[in-house]
Amino acid sequence: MRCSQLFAPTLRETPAEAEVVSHQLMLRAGLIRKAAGGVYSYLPLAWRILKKIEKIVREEMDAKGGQELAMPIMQPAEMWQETGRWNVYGEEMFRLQDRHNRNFCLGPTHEEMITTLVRGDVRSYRQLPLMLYQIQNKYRDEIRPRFGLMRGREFIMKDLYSFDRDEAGLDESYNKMYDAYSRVFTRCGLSFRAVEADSGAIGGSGSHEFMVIAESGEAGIVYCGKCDYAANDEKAELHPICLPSEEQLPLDEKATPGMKTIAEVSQFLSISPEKTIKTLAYRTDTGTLVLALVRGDHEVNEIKLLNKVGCIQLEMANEEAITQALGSRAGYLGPVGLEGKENIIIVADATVMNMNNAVCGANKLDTHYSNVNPGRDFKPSIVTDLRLIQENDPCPHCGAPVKTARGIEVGQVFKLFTKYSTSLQATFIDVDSKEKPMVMGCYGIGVSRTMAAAIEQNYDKNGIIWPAPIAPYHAVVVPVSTKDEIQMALAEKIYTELNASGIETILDDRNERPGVKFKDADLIGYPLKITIGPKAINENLIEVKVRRTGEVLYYGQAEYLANIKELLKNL
RNA sequence: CGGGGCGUGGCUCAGUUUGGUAGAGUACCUGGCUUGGGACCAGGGGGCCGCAGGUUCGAAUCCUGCCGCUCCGACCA
Repeated sequence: MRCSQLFAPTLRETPAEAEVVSHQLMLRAGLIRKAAGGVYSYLPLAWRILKKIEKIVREEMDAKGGQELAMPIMQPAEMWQETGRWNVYGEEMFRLQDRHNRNFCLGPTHEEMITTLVRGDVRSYRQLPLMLYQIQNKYRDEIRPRFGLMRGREFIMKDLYSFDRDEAGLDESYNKMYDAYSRVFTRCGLSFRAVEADSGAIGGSGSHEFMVIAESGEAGIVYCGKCDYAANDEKAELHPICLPSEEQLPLDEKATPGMKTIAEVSQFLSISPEKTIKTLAYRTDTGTLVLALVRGDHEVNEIKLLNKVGCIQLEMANEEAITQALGSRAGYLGPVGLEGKENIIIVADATVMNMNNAVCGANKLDTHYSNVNPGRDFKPSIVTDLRLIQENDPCPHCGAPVKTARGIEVGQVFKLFTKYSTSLQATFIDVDSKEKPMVMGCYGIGVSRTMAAAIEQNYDKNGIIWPAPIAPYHAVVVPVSTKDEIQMALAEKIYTELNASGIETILDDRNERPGVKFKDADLIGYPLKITIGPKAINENLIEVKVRRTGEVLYYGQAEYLANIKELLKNL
């Protein structure tokens, strides 16, 4: 390919709409253009990158026995109604109707479709296990699409589904996929971590997420420096903290005018935040008020709360709801004296139950209680692990202090068990002649998001730095002056030789000043740049600059090919 | 869903307060010159000023509605 022909319109300035680095650089480097909010065209360079990621994914899926197929993007409502997700999925599902007013959706995922497909044609244990996958567009009408390809409404995903006879088989399939995913992201040249995850709305249990480590990551992860524990912070468990017992003092009411936050209250009363109980009010989708209690210096893990309460949605209660239910305002909430109240659930973190003579809101403006003793002064409906893990909290496996990091979720593996096979009657006849539901797993990789994540992890002030395995081209050949026939002849020769030896190379034959071509090369992020200028001509040396390190190397014309091949192995 | 900001040539933005012939930089085209990190000179094309109504002799500018983009928020008490 020649740059003079290439459709890669680079921008000198960053478009105002782009917030995160990957989005900015993809627009500037001429990789993507927006069609609508969260919907993008992939330009030729981006398409090459995506194809490379897909190729790696295919090879690894196939190596584990996966078989590629293609299912419809447009899916009839009926199968979603059978699993109940037509209603559960909510606003996030793109829905449409045909001319007969029949309902369809654009697939946000394909459990229903694949399970319906398989149940029709798999009858015997002899046909199992089965691993089927596809790579195609998915559609989710995100509340707030943002960050370019990181959170789009249309995105490319690889989704594989496994069907097994029993849980032992599922474990095996799951482990194969876990292994395949590790290989995929390693081959893409990414720094990543597999972490234990909550299984979320898809259902099932047993799940890992594959996180590309990056500052801009939306997910918080924790990992242990001592053992191999790593988890999404939504998932990370915590054991209750043991506290010394104290003599229980009588409950006391304290005036705390204007003191709303834990910091204000504890300072005002000259106590440590660890002696306070924080009360957060949430509302479920059914209108129940949930009061979540954690120690003042702790944070609530909303996922844990959601799972415990067992509702579909949970959001912070607004001022009105709080006043109506408790006659109080945020800042002065507490669990005391609420027993027997209709439509209120009190959920306490286990550590709270070990506290003595604590301070909490009195459900009265400008007032707190002191000497509150859980169990004596209030009895929660649920006591559980509710805390959000923080840096230096003890590892749930070995107790060593955990570290925190940010990650971009690029893949997730789930054990679904028989959730979908049961609701969709995907059964088989086992060796014992009994009819059983297939045991399923599902495994996704965000292909377009992986491209974005690769940029978030690999860039500098000049542009993108592609890991060689997913770079659109391995090398760019830049003749300093296109008008210089000797330079051009050499550039053409090098360009041809590189491509002939399997190194994907682009020739920047544009009649531009060298600075322009260098800037574009850096912006687009080819791993290697080969400059053909007076130096190369006069000294007979091939000059190679490594994008990642800035290192400049010179090779004789006889051995440059071998050297470049060697260089690329480590990029 | 709530709130703020923004919509002017492909991109970045000025002009809107105080209504009066639509601008700059960059990008693009032509010619010249130049060629080791986004040069320079000359000439040129390109805009229903987001859309629809309204006020006015006259609207990018004022008013109303809608649409789009973007950020923040959805109360961590």
